[in-house]
Amino acid sequence: MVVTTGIVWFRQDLRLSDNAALLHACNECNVVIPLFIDDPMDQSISSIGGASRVWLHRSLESLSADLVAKKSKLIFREGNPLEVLNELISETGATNLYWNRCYEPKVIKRDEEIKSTLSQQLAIKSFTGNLLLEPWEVLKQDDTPYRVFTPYWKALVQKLVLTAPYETPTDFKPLAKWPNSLELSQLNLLPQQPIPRWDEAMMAHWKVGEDAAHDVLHEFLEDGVQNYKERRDFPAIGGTSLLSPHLHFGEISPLQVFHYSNMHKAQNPHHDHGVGHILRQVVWREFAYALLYHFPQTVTDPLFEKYKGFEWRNNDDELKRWQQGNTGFPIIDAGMRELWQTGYMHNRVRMIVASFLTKNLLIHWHKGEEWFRDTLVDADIANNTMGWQWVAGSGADAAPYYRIFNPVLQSNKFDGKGEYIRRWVPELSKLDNKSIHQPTAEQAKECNYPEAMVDLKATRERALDRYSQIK
DNA sequence: TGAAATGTTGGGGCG
DNA sequence: ACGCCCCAACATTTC
Repeated sequence: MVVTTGIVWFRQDLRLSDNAALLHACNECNVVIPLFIDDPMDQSISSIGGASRVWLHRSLESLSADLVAKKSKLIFREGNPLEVLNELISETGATNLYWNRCYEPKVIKRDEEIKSTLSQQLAIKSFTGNLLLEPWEVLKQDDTPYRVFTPYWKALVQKLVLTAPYETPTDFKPLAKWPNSLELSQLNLLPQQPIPRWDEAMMAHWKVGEDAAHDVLHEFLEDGVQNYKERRDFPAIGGTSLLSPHLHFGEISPLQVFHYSNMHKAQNPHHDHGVGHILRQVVWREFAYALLYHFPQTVTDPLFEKYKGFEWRNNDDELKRWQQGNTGFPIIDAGMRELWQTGYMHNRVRMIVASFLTKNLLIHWHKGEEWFRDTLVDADIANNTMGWQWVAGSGADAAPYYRIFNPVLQSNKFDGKGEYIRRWVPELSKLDNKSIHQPTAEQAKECNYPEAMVDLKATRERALDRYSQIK
């Protein structure tokens, strides 16, 4: 009998259920080797920063335990993926290699090289695992990609054939003798020094892994989805799904989110209003990936060329005040401090802080994108790129340049009682609900809180002036 | 998935 | 009762 040995290369699909690559390997091979590779030269699988690496560590820990429970084992290796794969193939005589596709431009390039190099030696099979549909499957009539969300959404919904997610394999085809593996801790995903370990305080806010991802979804469907559309704009209440980091690492798939959401809708036909809106948000993620695939240059360059020569001010001191949450605008500082402490920021507040950075401070969106990429546990090149270009006005379906958020008005509107501000900027707790959105210089001093760093009206006009020049 | 300026309307106070 | 003014509330337009 011919022995087939399959390697399943886990990347952004850290789950056992609805995992096409894993299931195919388990069905087709006599033995299956689950593998994770950390490439320190590349900052791992997705150019991620410190907060995401901590999440990745926990997620791998969880996946590894889940595999052990199935009598399998996750092999950890470190280095250039092509070299690592080559080594493992010659050690094990692997005949098949399986993965679910990733879409970051440099990862596509890397995977293509691996495919063309190794396909001499073994069969390589790649699958759709992290998206509902491949980016090249959703195109306009003229075969060019969408740049506007609503028509994209309609086209996707029409095209999507909802199949049930793949089952978890029943037999993981373990080896009698496993190849060598590093310890997870040897991948150095956790911050090394200094003490105290900031990651522990941050991760106290989260549960990680495939089971946790499903718990989050089901809890959201039970309790949160009803008034999602109304509630999701208010940062003080937990109105958002909190699925983003789980989706980023593939602890749960977008197809699973669709499947279980629709199932919930079918079982609760009278309170189904939120489901469509959460699915719409999942498709925004899909749209971001499609944009990244079709316009890979947008990771660094504006989608619309006329923004290319835009003159940013890029003041480093001002950037630092924004990063540290010391702008003197309570809603902004609350958001930036929530981010620093939890690795997350409410979506409404992300828009407010981003508008402030790019429009009021005229600091390049790259600087904000870099900071988000380093500090968010859900940092994701596709979402991050689309979001920042959207705010800066240079991207797909973007906010017009004159759409400048006023942080004080937004704060009044979406955190009227100042609950969110009091949570993250406790030194302002004693101010009344009216003045907490915009303390006077005197109140700020009493609270030991910074004075507003800019004049909103003047900086708004400066931005309008500069933006209007590039029409 | 704005905000501010400008325009319009209508109720109520008042001479 | 009437006209006039004020201004809040809402609508429209401009940035």
